[in-house]
Amino acid sequence: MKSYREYCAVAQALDVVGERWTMLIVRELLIQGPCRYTDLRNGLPGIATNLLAERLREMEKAGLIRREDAPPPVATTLFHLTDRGAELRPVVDALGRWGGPLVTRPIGDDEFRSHWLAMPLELHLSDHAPDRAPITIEIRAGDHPMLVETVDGKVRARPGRAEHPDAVLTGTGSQVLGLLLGHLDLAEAKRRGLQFEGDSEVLDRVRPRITETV
Amino acid sequence: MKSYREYCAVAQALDVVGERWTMLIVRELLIQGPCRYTDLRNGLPGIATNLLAERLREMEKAGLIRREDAPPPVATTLFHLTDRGAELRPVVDALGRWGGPLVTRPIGDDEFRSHWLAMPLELHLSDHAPDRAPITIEIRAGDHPMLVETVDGKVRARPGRAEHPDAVLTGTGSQVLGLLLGHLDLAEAKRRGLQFEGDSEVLDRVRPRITETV
DNA sequence: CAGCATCCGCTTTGATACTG
DNA sequence: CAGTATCAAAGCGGATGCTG
Repeated sequence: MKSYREYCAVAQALDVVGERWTMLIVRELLIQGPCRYTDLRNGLPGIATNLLAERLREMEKAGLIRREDAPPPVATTLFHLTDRGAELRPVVDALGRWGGPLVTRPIGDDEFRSHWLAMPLELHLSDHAPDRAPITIEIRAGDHPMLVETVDGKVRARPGRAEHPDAVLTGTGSQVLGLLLGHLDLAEAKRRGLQFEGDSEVLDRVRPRITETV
Repeated sequence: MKSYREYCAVAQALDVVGERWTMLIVRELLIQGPCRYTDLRNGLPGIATNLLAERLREMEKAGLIRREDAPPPVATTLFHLTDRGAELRPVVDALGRWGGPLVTRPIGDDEFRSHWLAMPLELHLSDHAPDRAPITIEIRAGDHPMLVETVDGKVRARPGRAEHPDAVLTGTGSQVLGLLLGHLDLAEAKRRGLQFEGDSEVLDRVRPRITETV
């Protein structure tokens, strides 16, 4: 991208991360950790493969990412965020908070990847009863199951299945988000097609308290 | 800009504010308040006039700004941020923090407008002696003079001159920023060409304490 | 002057095909 | 798996002109 050539921190930040796709590549690496090229392409539906390659080169030169050859048996290149790249988290978080109200509507024909849930869930949920036994919620939406776990007063989300989850949510991304972020109560979410099994009390334990305008 | 078509708050935020110039228009309106078309164009050196007009239309449709006919004697159109638009401040702040380290180098041939100083100064400075009499620093850098004032434990910057400022800084944008953000001590800043008049103790009163990595 | 619209050359993007 | 090559279409920057 052409530089703005302004002596202003905001403009110079945008010179580095303002180009199309760049912040979304950062998002992918923040959520998923080190990724293969193919993982990135799957997490960025619609990106042209030449553009992904080009952005990765630019981001490496800008010091945002580092490319590392994984040792066997993986034996492939992994793209890592550098420390400087990881410092973009506040920017991604701020964008995610601001964009929150835009994803309260149903999902339409937008693309969806289940790992994208990790960001809003970790941003808006927390464990209101950190002294009780930790809980696990399994989410089945999108391309692969996700686990939501309480740890240390916070909520962590990661891909995976649980042996004995306290609850299982099955539905679309917007149904799951609507229920967990508190826009929909359980009855309404079910009416819209969400399946819920398990202990409904876990919801009140993690959902945002003062209905933040999410 | 073409939509990413992803069901993700970050991507949908970028669908609205990710296009070239948009965040910088928000920056201008956050710093300057309601602006005329001409004010915006002056604060965005390098923007093509057709692009500014197009962005303003898009931003109005997206609910970020509102256009209002100022009453006489001004009698011109003023572009305001809506509440929703003003909620982008955390995004701009996060970008400004991340970009901070990029503007520690000298100014080179980048464009500079003195009102851009307001953002880093209000972001990084604060009044460490809020119980003492408020102070005023006048800054002469760039296109017009700025005032830095302590109020309520915080620091406010705005265009203007002071009758009896506690200090006057004259130099380039990078010299002024270097001194006030604490990368340069007074001696070093002077050696680089900054002129300082007044009480040098005001510096320690407002400069960041634990030299944050700005 | 303030607030645009038009035109034109150039760059960036997106879609697809192909390769070590 | 991890890219490169190609090409049409869209977006951008600069210059200029128009209207109240």
